[in-house]
Amino acid sequence: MNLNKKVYDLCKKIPKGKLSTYKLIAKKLNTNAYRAIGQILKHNKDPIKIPCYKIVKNNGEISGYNGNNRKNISKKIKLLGKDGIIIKNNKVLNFEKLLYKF
DNA sequence: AGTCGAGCGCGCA
DNA sequence: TGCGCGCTCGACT
Repeated sequence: MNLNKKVYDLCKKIPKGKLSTYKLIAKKLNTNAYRAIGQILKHNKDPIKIPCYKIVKNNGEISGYNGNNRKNISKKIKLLGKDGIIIKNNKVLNFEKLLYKF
């Protein structure tokens, strides 16, 4: 099973209003390929179905989104907001509480 | 303390 | 075939 598929699967498992981190996912998948996950999400085939915006850095900070530019990040923040996740200064409020631990 | 480099796995040239 | 990346951590200064 390819890593990317696993990542997608986990992403889809994240409940509404929750989020997760690269590292956590990697760990859950028994791999150390944090970077690969970023790469996968960047090139994910279903950005709509796969809530990749729910994946943030390990410290709760927001990173890039599809375009890897600031504008998309804003969009990402908006999307997160729709799910009830508040972003302040590129960081997730109550990150630890919203963190989905699979 | 802050900075730097390495390393995983996959995608693209 | 080789390099870069939505990252993270450990080692060195």
